[in-house]
Amino acid sequence: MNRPDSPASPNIAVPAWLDGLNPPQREAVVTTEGPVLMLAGAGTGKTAALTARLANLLRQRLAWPSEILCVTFTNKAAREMRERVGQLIGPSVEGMPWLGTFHSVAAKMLRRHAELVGLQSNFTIIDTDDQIRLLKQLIVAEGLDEKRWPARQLAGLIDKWKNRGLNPADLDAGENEAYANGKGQRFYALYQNRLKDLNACDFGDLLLHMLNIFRRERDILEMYQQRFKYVMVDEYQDTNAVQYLWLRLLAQTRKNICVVGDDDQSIYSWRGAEVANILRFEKDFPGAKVIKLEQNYRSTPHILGAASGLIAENAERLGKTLWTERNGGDKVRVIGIWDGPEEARRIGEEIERLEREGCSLDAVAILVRAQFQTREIEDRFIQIGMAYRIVGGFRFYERAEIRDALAYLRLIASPSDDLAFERIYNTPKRGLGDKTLEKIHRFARAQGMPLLRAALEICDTDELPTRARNTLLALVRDFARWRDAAGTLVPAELARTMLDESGYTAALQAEKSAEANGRLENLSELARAMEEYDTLGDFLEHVSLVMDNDRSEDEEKVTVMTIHAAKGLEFDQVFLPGWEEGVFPSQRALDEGGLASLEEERRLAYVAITRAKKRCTILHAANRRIYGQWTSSIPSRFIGELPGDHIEEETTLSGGASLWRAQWSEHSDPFADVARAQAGRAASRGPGWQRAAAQTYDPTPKRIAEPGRSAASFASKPRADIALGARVFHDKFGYGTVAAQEGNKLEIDFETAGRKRVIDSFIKPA
DNA sequence: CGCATATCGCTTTTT
DNA sequence: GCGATATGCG
Repeated sequence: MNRPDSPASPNIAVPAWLDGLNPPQREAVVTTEGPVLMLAGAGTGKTAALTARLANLLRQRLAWPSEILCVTFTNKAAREMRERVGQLIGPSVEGMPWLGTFHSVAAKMLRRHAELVGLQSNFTIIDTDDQIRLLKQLIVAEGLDEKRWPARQLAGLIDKWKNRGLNPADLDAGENEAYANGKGQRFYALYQNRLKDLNACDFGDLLLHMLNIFRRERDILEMYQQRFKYVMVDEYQDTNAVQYLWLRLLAQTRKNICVVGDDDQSIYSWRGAEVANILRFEKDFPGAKVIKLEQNYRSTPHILGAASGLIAENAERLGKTLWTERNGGDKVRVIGIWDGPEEARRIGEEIERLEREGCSLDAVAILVRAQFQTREIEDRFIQIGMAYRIVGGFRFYERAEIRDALAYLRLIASPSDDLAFERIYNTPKRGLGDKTLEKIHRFARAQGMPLLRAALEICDTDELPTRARNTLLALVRDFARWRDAAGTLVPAELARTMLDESGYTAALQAEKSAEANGRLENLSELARAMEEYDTLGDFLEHVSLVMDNDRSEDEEKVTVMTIHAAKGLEFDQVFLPGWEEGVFPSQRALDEGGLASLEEERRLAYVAITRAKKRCTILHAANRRIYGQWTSSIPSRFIGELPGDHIEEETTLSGGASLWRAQWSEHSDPFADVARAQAGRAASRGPGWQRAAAQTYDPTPKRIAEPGRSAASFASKPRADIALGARVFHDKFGYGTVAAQEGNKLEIDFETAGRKRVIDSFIKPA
C-alpha cells in the first residue's frame, strides 16, 4: 500500500479519509515511509491533510495508536487534531497517548523517568510567575542588587538557554557574561538546584530534562525510538532548538518523520523558534520528500494576491505560490484616516453596516499588532454598544485569584509545595507578615522540612507572638482538615469548601468593587471546570500544562486580538488597524532586529491578511497617541508593498495630501492649514502614501462622529428603570450614578472610571 | 500591618 | 499616560 496510487485510480475505492483531498494532500497522506516535509501555505488544508494522514496510518494498521508520536504547539491544536481524527477513525483516538503538545508529551515521559534527573515522579511544574519569585529570592540571597540585575532578565536568559538545549555546564564565557558580569552560569546552576530541592521544574525543563535523559541513557532513547513508528509535527517552523534535537533523536532510527509547516508564517523567532529548522530539514533527513500544498481554499484572489505580493518582498523563503479556484470578491481596502479614535470609529461604523447587511459578528475580527491597540477599539465599542470579545491579554489561569486558589489546592495536594505556601500564607490578609515568614523559613531550613510543616511545629515554640501563633495555627489546621476532606469530597466541592473556609470568598465579597465581582465569578468558573476531574491530582496536572480556557460564549461578538493569536484562524471580514511605521512594523523590530526582524514583521502582515476569507480592510492613521504622547506617523511600508491591482485606497483625511506631506518630513508644517485649504491634489513621494495621496480628498471634515450614524441611536428607547441620579453598575467601569440621559445613551459618573458615555443596555441598576 | 507616594517600563506569548 | 510594583511612613 506504499505504492503511490494515483488518487484517481478507478479500481480502488477511495477511503473515506482521502475523500475531498487534492492530489498533493493525498500524496502527503499516502507517503507514510521516510521523511516528509509538508510545506503548507495559509489556508491550504494543512490540518485536513495531517489528520487524514494520521487516520490512514491507523486504518492501514501500520501502527497502533500508542506507536505514533504527534506533537503540536498549543493545546488547542492538539485538541482539534484529536477531535478530527476521532471523527475519521472512531473512539480509538482515546488510545493515542502521545498526541499532544511538546510540553505535555515531554511531561508524560519525564514523570516516568524523573529519578534520572533527581526529581520524584510527582514533581510540580511551575510557571513564569513562580520562576521569577524564586530567582528573586536567589538574587537577594546572593547579595546582588535586584534593581540592577532584574530577576526577569535572568529568567529570560535561562529560558533562552533551555530553549537552545544548554545546561549550566554548557554555557560559554560569552553567555555567562550576559548576567551580572559573569554570574549567569552560577545563577542558572543555583536555580536548577533549588528546583530540584523543591521537586519542581519549569516549562523549559520538561524538554531539556528529557533531552538530557535521551542523550545520557541509550536504552531509554532506544526504547522510545522503537516505540514511535511514526512521528508527526505540526507548525514545524515554530520549533526551537531543544524541540528540534529532541525530535531528531526520536526519529533517528526509523526516519518516519513528517513535519508540516510554512516558513512564511514563522512569527515566533523572538521566543526561540528557529525557521532554520524547516529550511534545513532536507539536509537533516536526506531523501526527504517535499510536498507543497499551494491550493488555497480560504480567501478570494484579491486577498491572496495582496498577501502573496507582500511576502514576495522577503528574501529568506522556500517559496510557494498560492492559488485558488475561486474568483470574484472585493479588493483589499486600504483606508487612511486622521487619528486613532477616528480609526476606531470607522471600524465601528463599518461593522454596523455589515451587521445591517446580515453579517454575523462572529465572522468579523479586528487583528492588531500589539495589545495596546485594543484599548481604543474597546472604548469605542463600549460607547456604541457593539458586542466584542478581546482574546488574549490575561489568560484565565494567570489571574491572581485563580493562581491563589490553585496555590491553595497545590498545598492541599502536596504539603511540601513551598512556593504555594508562600503565595497564600497571607492571602487573604490574615495579619501574618514578613517577620513571621522569615522565622518559619529559618526554622524550616534548620530542620530540613517544608514550610507548612515548619509552620505547625513553630507553633509549639514561643518563637512567635501569641497573635501570629494563633492565626498560623488556625491556617495549618485548615490545611490538615482540607487534606482529610480531599479523600471524601470531589475536587470541585473541595475547592468550594476551601474557598469559603479560608475566608477568600469573604474577602472578595467585602471588597464590593467591579473587579471583585468578576473575580468571584472566575472562582466559581474554576470550581465548575473542576467538575470534570476525579482527583485533585488529575486536575492540577491538567492545569499546569493546559493554561487555556475558552469558555464557549453563546452571544455573537466581534473578535479583537493580536495577529499572533490569530494564527491558524479565519474570518470572513478582517480589519487591520494601525498599519503605520513604528506600530507595524513595530519600532522595536526596526530598531534592534535588523533585516531578519523586519522580515518577521512582514510575515506577520502576511499572516494577518491571509486570515480573511471575504474581505480585508487595512487602516492607517496620521496621528496616534503612543505612551501618552501624540505622534504623527506615516503609513506602513507594507502598504506600499501591496500590489496595486489587488487593493483600493481611500482617505478620509480632511487635509488631503499636504498633511501627509507634513508627516512625511516628520515635522509639522506650520503652514499645513493654508496648504490644506488649497490642496486639491498633491505631488507625492514615498511608496506608501503615494497612492493614498492621489485619492480625491474629502473637503468635509469627518473628525466628529456623526451621531446619527451609529446603531446605538437607531434603537433609542430610553429605559424606564434607569433615571437621572440612579445608581447603576457597568461590567467594565463598575458603579456610578447617571448624570445625563438621552435616548438610550447615558452619561455616567463612575466611581473609579470617571465620566463615561455608555449605552443603557450595558447597565444594570445597582 | 496597611496605606500612601515614587518609580519604572512599555511588542508579540505557549507551555 | 497608565498601571503595576517597590519603598517609606503612620
